[in-house]
Parts: sequence; C-alpha cells; structure tokens
Amino acid sequence: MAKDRPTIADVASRAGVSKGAVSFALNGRPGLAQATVDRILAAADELGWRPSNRARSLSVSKAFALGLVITRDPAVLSSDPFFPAFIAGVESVLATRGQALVLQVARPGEDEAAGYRRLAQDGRVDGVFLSDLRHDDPRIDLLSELGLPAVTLNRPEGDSPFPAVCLDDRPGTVAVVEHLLELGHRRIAHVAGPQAFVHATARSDAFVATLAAAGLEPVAIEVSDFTAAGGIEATRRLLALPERPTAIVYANDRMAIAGLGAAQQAGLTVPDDLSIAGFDDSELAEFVHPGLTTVRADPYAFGEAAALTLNQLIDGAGTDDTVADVELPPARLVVRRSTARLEES
Amino acid sequence: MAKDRPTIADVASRAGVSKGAVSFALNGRPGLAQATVDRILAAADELGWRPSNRARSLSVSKAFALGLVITRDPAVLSSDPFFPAFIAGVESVLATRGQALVLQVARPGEDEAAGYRRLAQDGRVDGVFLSDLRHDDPRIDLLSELGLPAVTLNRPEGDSPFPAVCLDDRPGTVAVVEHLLELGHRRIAHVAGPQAFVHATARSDAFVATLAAAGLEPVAIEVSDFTAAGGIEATRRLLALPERPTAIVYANDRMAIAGLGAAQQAGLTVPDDLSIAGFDDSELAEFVHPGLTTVRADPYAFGEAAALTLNQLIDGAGTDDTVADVELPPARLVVRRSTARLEES
DNA sequence: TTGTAAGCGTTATCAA
DNA sequence: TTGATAACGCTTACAA
Repeated sequence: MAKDRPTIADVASRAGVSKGAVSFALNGRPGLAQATVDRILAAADELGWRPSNRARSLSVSKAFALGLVITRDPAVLSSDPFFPAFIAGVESVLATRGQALVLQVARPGEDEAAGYRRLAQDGRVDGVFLSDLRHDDPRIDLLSELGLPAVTLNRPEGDSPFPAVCLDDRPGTVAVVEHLLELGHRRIAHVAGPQAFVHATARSDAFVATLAAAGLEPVAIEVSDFTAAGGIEATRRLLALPERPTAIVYANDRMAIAGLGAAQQAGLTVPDDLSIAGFDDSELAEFVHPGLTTVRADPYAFGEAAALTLNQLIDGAGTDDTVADVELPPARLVVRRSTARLEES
Repeated sequence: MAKDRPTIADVASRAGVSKGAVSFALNGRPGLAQATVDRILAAADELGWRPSNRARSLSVSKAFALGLVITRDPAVLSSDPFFPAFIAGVESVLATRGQALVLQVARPGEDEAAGYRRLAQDGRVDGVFLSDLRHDDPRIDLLSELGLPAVTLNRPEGDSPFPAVCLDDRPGTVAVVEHLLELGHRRIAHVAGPQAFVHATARSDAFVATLAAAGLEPVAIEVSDFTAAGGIEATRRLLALPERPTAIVYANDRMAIAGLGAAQQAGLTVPDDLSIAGFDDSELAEFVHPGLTTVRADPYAFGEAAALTLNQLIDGAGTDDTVADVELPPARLVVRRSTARLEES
C-alpha cells in the first residue's frame, strides 16, 4: 500500500501559507511574491506533492481527459493501421498536458449513441474525436445536444458546429488512377468501402472523377466493406466479368491484399495479368508478394493535429473565437511491384 | 450548453429527505423504509438525476476506470489482432459497471514507468492490465511499489503479488509442430519473437521441446521482432541455409505472412517447396494465398476474464481473499493451405 | 500581497 | 429510520 499522499494543506502548512496561496503558486497565477512562490514550490517538491486530479475535476468541472469512440467490429479494427498510429499521435499531445485518453470500442450494430451519452453524462471526458464520419452522421447532432465538444476527422457533409481536421483522401486516389492510366490501363475497376462512410465515398468519387477526366468509365465498382473477406468476394466478382479489368483499385490495403490472394488463387499473376493497388500503406503492404502499390497518409500527425485542435476548442469554450479547421498534407502514392505496364495480349 | 444537472440535494429536497437518505437509497443500503426508498427513486427519476462520477470519485477515492498501457511501436501495434479484440472484451465488462478504459500507448524506447506512474499518481485508474510480460519484468515491482492493483496477462516468472489470467501459448505451438511432423517434415525452423517477452520464449521453448520429443533438433532458430520486416529478414537467412528447412514455424502471423512473401519472391512455391505456419489467426491469415496455417486464441474472452479478475481484486482490496488465477482454454491449431505433406525431392 | 471561507457533489459518521 | 454535519482535496471569490 502506498503511504498517504500529501494534500495541499500539508504543503500550505509546511510553507507557512494558506491553501489558496499554494493553488495560486501551482497554477502560476499573478498576485504572489516571487519569494513565496519559490518557497511554496520548494515545499511541494520536498513533500512530493502533486495536485489530485479528482479534487481538481470536481472543483473545476473538467475531466482532463479526451474520448475516442471507435465504432468498428474488433475483427475489422485489427489489421487497421490507422487507429494505433492516430492514438499515438493524440497521446503525444495529451501527455504534455496531463490528460488521459478514454477509449471505447462499440460494435457497429450496438447503440453507439449510448457510448457517447455515457462519456458525456459521467463527465468522463472534456471532448471527443469523431472518426469514421458517415453521411448525415447522427453523432454531430447528438454531440451538440449533449454539449460535448468534438473535433471531426475530415469534414462532415452538412453544417457542423465542430472544427474539422482534414486529411484529404482524394489526391491519393487520383494519383493511383493516374499512375494506372500512365501504365496504359483502360479497364480499371474499383472496390469501394461502405458508402455510408464519407471517406469511402470520397475515394470512390475521386476514382470515378479521375477516370472521367481521361474520358473513361470504370469497368465496375464493387461496394464492399473494408474487410479481407469482402475484398475476396468483390475480387472474385470482378474477375468473373466477361471483360475482366486489367487493374483494380481498392479502397484499403486489407481488401487489396485479400484481393491479391484471390487473384493468385484464380491462377492470375500479379502484376502481369492484373495490376492491384491499395490504400493505407499498412505494414504488410510492403512485404506481401508482390509488394503492394498503395497510398500513404500520416495518421500520427493526424492524431496530433486532432488533439491540438480539440484542446483549443475546449480551452476556448465560452470564448467566441471559433477554432479554425486544419488541413493536413494529403496522402501520397507509393509505387511497388503490384502495378505494372499493361502488356498487350 | 447542456442545462445544469440536478444534484443529490435537488433530489433530496424534492423527496423531502436528506442527502444521506438519497445516497442510501441509491446504493441500496439497508436502513430505509421501502416507502421512502420508492419516493426517493421516483424523485431521482423525475429529475433525471444520475450521481456525479467526479464527486463520487473524490468521496470514495476511486477512479471507476481501468488502465491499459501498451508498450509497442504504433507501427507494430497495427495489424496486431490481439489488442482490439482484447479491449473489446475488457469493455464488455466495464460497460456494465459504468467503468471507463484509459489507454496509453508508449513507444518501447520511452520511459514506460512514467506512464504507469502518471496513471497511479493522477489517480486515473483503479487498476491496470499488464500485457506483453517480459522476463524479470520491472513493472511488477513498480506497480506494487505504486500500490496499484494489477492483473498480469499470463504468469510472470518470479513471484508476483498479482493474479494472473493465462492463455497458454504452448499447446498451440506444440500442435503446429506435431502437425508438421505428421506431414513428414524433419527439417523445421523457427522464427521467434524477441526473447525478452515471456510469450515469445514460451513459443520457442514449446517449439524446441516438441521437436526434441520426436528426437529432432531445429534446423535453426531465428530470433526476430514480430514485425513484417523482421520476418522477411529471418526468412531470407533461413532460405540461404545450406540445408534449407522444409517448414518454418513463425511466432506470429505478421512475420509468417511476410515470410510467405519472401519465399515466393525467392521463387519458392508454398506449400510445395516450403510449408509455413503462423500464430494468431489474424484476419489476413485466411485470405493470403495460400491460406496460412496458424493458431487461434480468443483474445476477446481473454479481455473479459482479465477485466473480471482485475475488478475482483479491486473490489476485494483490503480483504484477505486473494484472487484466484484464471486459466483460459489454450489456442487451437487452424490448418490451411500453407502447410502440406513433404514431397520427397 | 496574502489569508479566509465558500463551494463542487458525493459518501460516511453519528446523534436523534 | 432518519437527518445534520463533516470529510474528500482542490479552486476561487472576497476580505484583510
């Protein structure tokens, strides 16, 4: 059992001042002689005193914590390169401010609203990150109703009272398609993510638009679900097409890697018979055979920026300064061996 | 802004009782007439009152939260199937008790002790999960010094004051090796994880022991780092051996999948020229080509059991009932196409 | 420049 | 069975 922690009263009496003075000294407020401040801080140091979060929380009605609710199936969540890096980025800024991260994972079917409600009503967090934004996302109304500050990862469609931190998926997709066009491909298909998600449609829209700009139409667009199983399914359907595509652009690496497996199982050689591109640059992308051409973003920086922005919002709550949206550098194309020049057959 | 929440005093005055009575009614303590209890609960309901976590925290010196510190590189963390499912399992029990999960990810190089210290000193959590146990793990001394309750995932080597929740990795590894032996393999190599980790050595020990029981020695053991890059490296070294192994057992799927890529790149056909087995049954294992023979555990159940056990410990702190260790059903072999009968060449 | 005292919303103690 | 009242440890008006 750890010995009882010193309280602010102990520090005060040791320094020969009042509790109020200690509080002022700690928080660097003006109105104290430098000498007393020093004396107080010294006393605090000797006693090894650190203010109690719980007492502070009660007193100032703050949690000193941020929340992240991830609404995904755990199975889908694993092998997703985004969140671990994102969280690490978030924490790099929380650590310096003594804040904690409260994590909640909800299965898609479950009542995710309940999760946010709990976080808000229990006063667990001072704000939340809104990830995996959906079209007409009900969460933004929910959160403004709950009065819980939030930051959206990318911009929602309608009006949003919350600042957005954005990493545009489209330039990466455009780059992939242009890369394939340069390699001579004309029959290009797309395996998209669930169209409920803003980032999924952003990618498929960019895909279609880039082809259109070249005067082409997609061979097919298979809407899938970002899982490996879904990637397999979609790939099989595409390969069964009367006019098989010569290249497939997947909305994420997991589907792409699964698709690669499906193509190989179907007896095709990648990239000779079929070019394949992913999205995310997950760890395995580099190491599967052949290495996967994909698109790389920087989720760590995304996390940093989101945390910084959310804290700005929280700190300034009440102030009328609206917090500015943040635009991060877009994802970049990473060319590997899974895409190749189209051989005339 | 959400309207001001009602406090216990509001409920008390509405029900015409004292605050103490409300507290008793809420916590179902004896000593109140049933009629008053009903009246109080009704009043609370009408006002929509829920007790404030912050006030409770201060009053009873509890955080109503559990902590998980993950000491891994974010890049390594992604594409690890364990933690998302484990966390989901943990939360399935936390949700019913109104507890929250505080997550911290630390890079291996960083001072992880500082992370636990912060959690303890800030009173953020009532207990923590100790994952990725290492040999002579310094964290168990640290935590008992901090007086922070903990549960270890698997059993540490030395004496530990903490209950352990165990999922034995060895039977799975034994099963893999026996499977390969049955297929006629005799030259089997192993790509192990960092030997600082208890689970990594458990797997390599089981590997060696099972071969030994069959009167065999490993062709080679490559100690790697659980990453895809490490898996590639190790595989290349094994394939360059004068007497190439006919089968390789990897300590996790990520290295195995990368190794599969490396073997294919080296012109080998899996499983004809080389059998490959992993460990984890990550999502992609089923869908790479050929499908990966691997070992499946149940991290969700692991999380549930760990959370239950940690809460038992916390609830009973002070009591002398020591909390019993929990033994979970071991991981099971999943046979796919990446392993095959050895063809005499 | 410093000290006093009143919150914050619970739980716990102890008379009545 | 009840109802005051005192913690819990901090912040913050307001006095001095």
